[in-house]
Amino acid sequence: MFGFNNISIDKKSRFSFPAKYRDAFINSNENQIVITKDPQYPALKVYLGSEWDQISTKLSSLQGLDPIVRNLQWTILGNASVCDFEPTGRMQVLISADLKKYAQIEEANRICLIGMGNKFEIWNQENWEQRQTGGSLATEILDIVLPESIKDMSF
Amino acid sequence: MFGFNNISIDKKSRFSFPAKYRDAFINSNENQIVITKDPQYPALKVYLGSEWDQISTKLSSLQGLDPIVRNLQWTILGNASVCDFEPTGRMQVLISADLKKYAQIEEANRICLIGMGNKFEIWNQENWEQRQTGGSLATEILDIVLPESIKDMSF
DNA sequence: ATAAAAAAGTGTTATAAAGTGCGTTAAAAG
DNA sequence: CTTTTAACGCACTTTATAACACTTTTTTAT
Repeated sequence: MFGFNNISIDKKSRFSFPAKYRDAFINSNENQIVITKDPQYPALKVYLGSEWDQISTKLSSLQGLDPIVRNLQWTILGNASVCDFEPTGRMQVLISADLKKYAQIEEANRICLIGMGNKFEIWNQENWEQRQTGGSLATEILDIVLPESIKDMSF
Repeated sequence: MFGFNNISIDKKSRFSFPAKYRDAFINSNENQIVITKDPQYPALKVYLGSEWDQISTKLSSLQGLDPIVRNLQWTILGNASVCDFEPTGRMQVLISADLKKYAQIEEANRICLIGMGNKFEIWNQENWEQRQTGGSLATEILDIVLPESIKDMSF
């Protein structure tokens, strides 16, 4: 599940996954999708249900007294929105007002959906282009010194 | 699978692999081709399915909180287009509008397909000639300082 | 507290655009 | 001269999206 897609969101804030991913969804037997905030960029992460189970289990078991871990828990777990998902149907998903705001896609009627293998990212088009051409974004959080406990995790 | 080919793209943005590669494709039993962006040059990389599986698995397992890693993931994984591929048929492959733009072959009806052994590259003809004669290109990205985790990878 | 109104969410249909398949012609190779 | 390959054109299929209708939930006013 790879690649760039510029797709529309309708007036009710729904988008549909491109049909080219249908077989992959059906094969992996997924019937849930989880959307949440990206901890570093003004973007959203979209996980398959099974992938989410692993990540959320691991992340919530970590020592929350570490401020960086705590922040990641807040951002990733605390903003997750679980959606029922029909791989055999229209594969439509609703984005909450809150998440739209975070990804700066409040006004937009198009988004960029980026397939990254086992997950997707959702970006506002301008932000994505700026990032791709090397520009940095205002809300970027970069020089994080990662605690050992999450150095081997990939979100 | 080596060598230079100047081939046509049709109105729907498809090209076909030259017939001389047919046996090699059949022997390696490939039924998928993946096209994605070259991270350094305005060109495209074309991988065989099996080769892609290795690269993408490795790359997506790396720590995405590292900005350089994240950038490579975006470029390579986030722009990959997986195409079904029939080595016994016409061996036709579609190039997306987005990838055409990146490789500066939007207007062109011909491209250069360069066989590099286990992968191919796709270039705009002028860019290829300029590169071959030692000229450098405007959009080149050179002085990347690579993190240890990807120093042993070849894309 | 209840009813009415507004908003949010869900589902369906129609139409244009994008993608696919295949036959035909032209060119190149043997 | 025959065979193979490349390029083109057309028809068909699939997909994306906007528009509309309906249901459910939330808000507002009495």
